[in-house]
Amino acid sequence: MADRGRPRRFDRERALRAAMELFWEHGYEGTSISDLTRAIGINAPSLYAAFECKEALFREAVDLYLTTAGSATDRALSEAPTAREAVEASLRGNAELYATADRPGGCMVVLAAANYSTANREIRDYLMENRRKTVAAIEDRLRRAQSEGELGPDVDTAKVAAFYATVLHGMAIEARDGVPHARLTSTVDAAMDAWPALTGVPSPVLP
Amino acid sequence: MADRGRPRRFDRERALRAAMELFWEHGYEGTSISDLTRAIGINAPSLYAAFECKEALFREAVDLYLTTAGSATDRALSEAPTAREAVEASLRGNAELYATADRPGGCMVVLAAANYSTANREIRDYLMENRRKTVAAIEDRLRRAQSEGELGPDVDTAKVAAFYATVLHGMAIEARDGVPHARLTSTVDAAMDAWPALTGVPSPVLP
DNA sequence: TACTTTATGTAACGATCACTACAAAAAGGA
DNA sequence: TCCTTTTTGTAGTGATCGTTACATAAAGTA
Repeated sequence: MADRGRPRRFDRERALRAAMELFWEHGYEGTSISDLTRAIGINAPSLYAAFECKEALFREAVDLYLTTAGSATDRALSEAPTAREAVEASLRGNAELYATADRPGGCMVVLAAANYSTANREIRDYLMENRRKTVAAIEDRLRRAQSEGELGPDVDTAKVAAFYATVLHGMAIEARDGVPHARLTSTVDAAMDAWPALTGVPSPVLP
Repeated sequence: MADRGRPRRFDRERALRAAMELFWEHGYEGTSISDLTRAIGINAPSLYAAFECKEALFREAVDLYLTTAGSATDRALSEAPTAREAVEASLRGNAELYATADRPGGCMVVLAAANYSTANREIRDYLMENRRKTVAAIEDRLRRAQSEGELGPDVDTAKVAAFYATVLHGMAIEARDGVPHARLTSTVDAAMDAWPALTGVPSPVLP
């Protein structure tokens, strides 16, 4: 029962990418169905047949964001050999993502539902849950560093994770305001300057 | 020609405060005229007679925010005796504001127009301009500290200002996500830990 | 009291919102 | 060829958006 019936005339993946970029730039409520159908080049019934409803399309677009553009954070946290490098790579990766010219500035998860009418609270909560996951992922990486001996047992991992998550989320606002990539990078430098005081581990000496 | 005609039956200042709180919590597009008239307890024509249109009411509500709740930043920057105390007091004052229970969480200027449909770009730009003014005010305070000898002439004031503004704006997101005041305070502690490395001025020893 | 001025409540305006009923069109299967 | 299945475009649904026309009410002024 796979390929019966009239074939779809548009590329579902391309349509989803277009939806992601519109939601990314204008947010959930700032993007209308007619904005979406115009950008994709289809009519409303085709969109509804492929994606069910606006909210389902938005959630799918967020999931696409998290597995493509927005995947830098999780990748950096899991792959870098030390917690310090993991946090720094995560910040730098997002600075890159937020300020790349061919994309909407800032972070979709931070910006796409900062406004919310009461009717769309669930949309906001979905993104908020993802922001909390980021904080938790940073803290998990710090705890792992404690168990591996990189960080001492007295380091307040929740405090450190909250601080770097705040910088990360703040950078999303700055990028949306047009702050250039070089300035975001210098903010990462500044945030990493706090690392020794936060962890008791001095910065490595540059060669 | 002051008090001719039928007198107004509602308190314009109270109405403006109610509008500020609604816009603060739900944003510009997330707050409808009927939300406003319901909260104030008047009908649409009364609102339009008193405030002209939705956009004018929003701008007036933002101005009220900046001169009341949101005035902590400018006050701290101008009144504190040193740049370090000014920046720290600014962060702590906003942590207080953002996480006070009887108010919407987070910062109106950061959150009220993060989403924007193309029709409301001017609203977003108005708030963005205010965010930039905050960065500029921090940098001005740092430059003053340079001229007064608190900071050396080689301190990168733009970099330091951008960093602390990023923390400030990030804290608005965290507060909206329900992060408690104590956690925001610890993030301020962490941000101030970077001060010596950023300025070359060691932290004062606590008594 | 008559007149002017301003605010009020009712009741709508056209536009847009998310969403869909419906019939024609385009494919595979029998 | 006929039937089933799915997509398509047209044209709408009722609801809500920001905004306003209009008649009436309530005040000061003459």
